[in-house]
Amino acid sequence: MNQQDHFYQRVYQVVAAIPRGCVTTYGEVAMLAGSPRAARQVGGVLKRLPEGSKLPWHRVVNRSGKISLTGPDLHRQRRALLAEGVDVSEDGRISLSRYRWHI
DNA sequence: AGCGTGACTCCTC
DNA sequence: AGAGGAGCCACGC
Repeated sequence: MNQQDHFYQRVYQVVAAIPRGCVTTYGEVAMLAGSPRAARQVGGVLKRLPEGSKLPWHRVVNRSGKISLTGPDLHRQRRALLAEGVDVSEDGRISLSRYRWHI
């Protein structure tokens, strides 16, 4: 993979590299993907993942340490995180200082 | 070629 | 802390 790849391909790589039990932010993914101000678009990429994707999309939260999804989707992401040991409050809050992934 | 759209972020109160 | 507003930018149409 090189720097000419489409944005979404780079997002795939970055998200795939997030270790189990850790989280990171949309902005961080955007930065590591080489487009530091495209955080919104990261959300767009994850939203359109194919159904059977193995990408750990649930390890991406927003800058304030909260799950950005709502309703049943929020619940789905929360369960996925709880399953790998990340403590998520019922409204989707996560302690970034505790779980944040940095290289 | 625009233009509307967000699973966002930053800045200011 | 947290709400409100403006900026951003890859995508789809």
